[in-house]
Amino acid sequence: MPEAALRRSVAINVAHGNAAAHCADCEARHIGMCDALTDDEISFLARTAQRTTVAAGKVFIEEQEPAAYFYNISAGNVRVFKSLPDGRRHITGFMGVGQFLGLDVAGSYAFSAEAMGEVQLCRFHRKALHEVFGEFPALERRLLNIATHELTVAHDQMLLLGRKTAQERVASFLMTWAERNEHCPAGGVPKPGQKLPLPMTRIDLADYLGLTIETVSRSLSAMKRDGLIALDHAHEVLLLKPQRLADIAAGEA
Amino acid sequence: MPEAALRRSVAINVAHGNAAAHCADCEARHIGMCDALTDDEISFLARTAQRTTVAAGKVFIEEQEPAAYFYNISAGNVRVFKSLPDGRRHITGFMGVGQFLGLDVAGSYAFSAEAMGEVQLCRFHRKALHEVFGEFPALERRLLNIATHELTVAHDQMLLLGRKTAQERVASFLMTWAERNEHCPAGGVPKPGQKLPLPMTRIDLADYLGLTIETVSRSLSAMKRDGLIALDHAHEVLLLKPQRLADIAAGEA
DNA sequence: CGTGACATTGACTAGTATCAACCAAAGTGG
DNA sequence: CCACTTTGGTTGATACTAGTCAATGTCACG
Repeated sequence: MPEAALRRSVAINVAHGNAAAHCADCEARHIGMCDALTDDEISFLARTAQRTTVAAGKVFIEEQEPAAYFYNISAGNVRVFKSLPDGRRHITGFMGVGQFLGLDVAGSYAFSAEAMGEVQLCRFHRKALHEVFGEFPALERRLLNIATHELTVAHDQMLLLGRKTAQERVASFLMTWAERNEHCPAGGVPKPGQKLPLPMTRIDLADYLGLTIETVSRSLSAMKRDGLIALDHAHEVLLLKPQRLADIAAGEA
Repeated sequence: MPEAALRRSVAINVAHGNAAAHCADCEARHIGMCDALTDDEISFLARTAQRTTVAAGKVFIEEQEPAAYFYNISAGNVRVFKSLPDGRRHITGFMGVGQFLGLDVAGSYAFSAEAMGEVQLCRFHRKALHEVFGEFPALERRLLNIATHELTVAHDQMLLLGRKTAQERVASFLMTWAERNEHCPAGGVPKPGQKLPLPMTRIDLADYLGLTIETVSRSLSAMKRDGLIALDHAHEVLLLKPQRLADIAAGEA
């Protein structure tokens, strides 16, 4: 959605006034869950919203904690993850501006969330949100759409984790990440030479793809050796043969 | 939910009259998406519903096909899966009575569905369903709850696929399957000696857990050897040490 | 009783994890 | 301003879990 990107770059400066002004001028205004609402509805919603800033590296949602709040990300990126008692971790997703946190909840949070850099959040009391539903069914409709979309993404990821090889996983990630960063012309493949930033660490990638950092590194090196990508800095790839990458990602022989 | 099980066993005989009668007497009436509706609402909804029977082994939803219908299962079990071009398959879930199909959809189905035995379905035109939403917001609310619950389950499964060992995966499956079959006292662990039917084949289990049939078989054999389960018939286990199984499933050292 | 599908078990292999060394970039402090 | 440390990334050697290939066993069904 290049349109959304445009809008984002326009609405850079976040307001400093009351909450209503915050919501109306929010840089996530046209991307996330507020997209479905009119300005009147926004200002109503704003009464229950609070802006918070979270420092880099801070885990601001802990799995098992009572799920009091619903969050919408207004700036920065967030890792969403689950852990096993011995420390094994799995990242279920990287969430960015306009996306929100707190859907998969049943009383307690079913996941933890950590700020990847400094993050700005818009926070709603879940109880208040339910009251808002009564007034603005459009919001509920919107959340259902988002939830079903996330379900689709989750099922794709299960196929990846259950049945794809290391190379296929990394290729799949590069393709979906390119799409997410709006480098793909309408559902297609990025153009050859497309530059793609990778803000996350190799540990993040490994925990997201069900691999180790070494295997992620080796897979990327193999792609580089095969001329599929260029990799000068660890946090930026050039997609030299995106079509080939897409084929690998899809599991083509 | 033992209450639901009770109701199910009472409402055994499915009506043969008009659609409204079908819905009112449906054995899934109190379990699935219709649970949120009054009898009046049900009869309204029924106008758009069709009953269909699907033969064992039939793939009645194909990934990529236009998603015209929304389904609710009134009898039998369904495998939901995704495939890669070379035949690799991943089962995202086993769906039973009262559950429904067609949530993770964006124009086209994002999954395929196959009848495990003979299956009875209640089918709704998606378009009609959206109209019903306008009349009965309760239905939409209900679907949002179901979608978020499925999201939680999907995220648990991602942790399993990405980070758990073969033994842990099989133990996890046994525990969630026991819970699903209402063999667990309110969120706890099944009682020792609990009998658990496994209607699916080893191939299904392997494709669900991201393993091969041999590894599933070996994991079960190892559990049997260790006295955790008894396994006289391939499609029935006795949970001898459910607490130990639960610990393994949770990834305890 | 024979057939075929499914399951188990064993021997061997392969892909990924583990362990370890090395490297590069970014701080940090004298 | 430059050694020193820290953090993150790459690469190599080796180990191990789970996959592959193959033989055998079991059960349902005609």
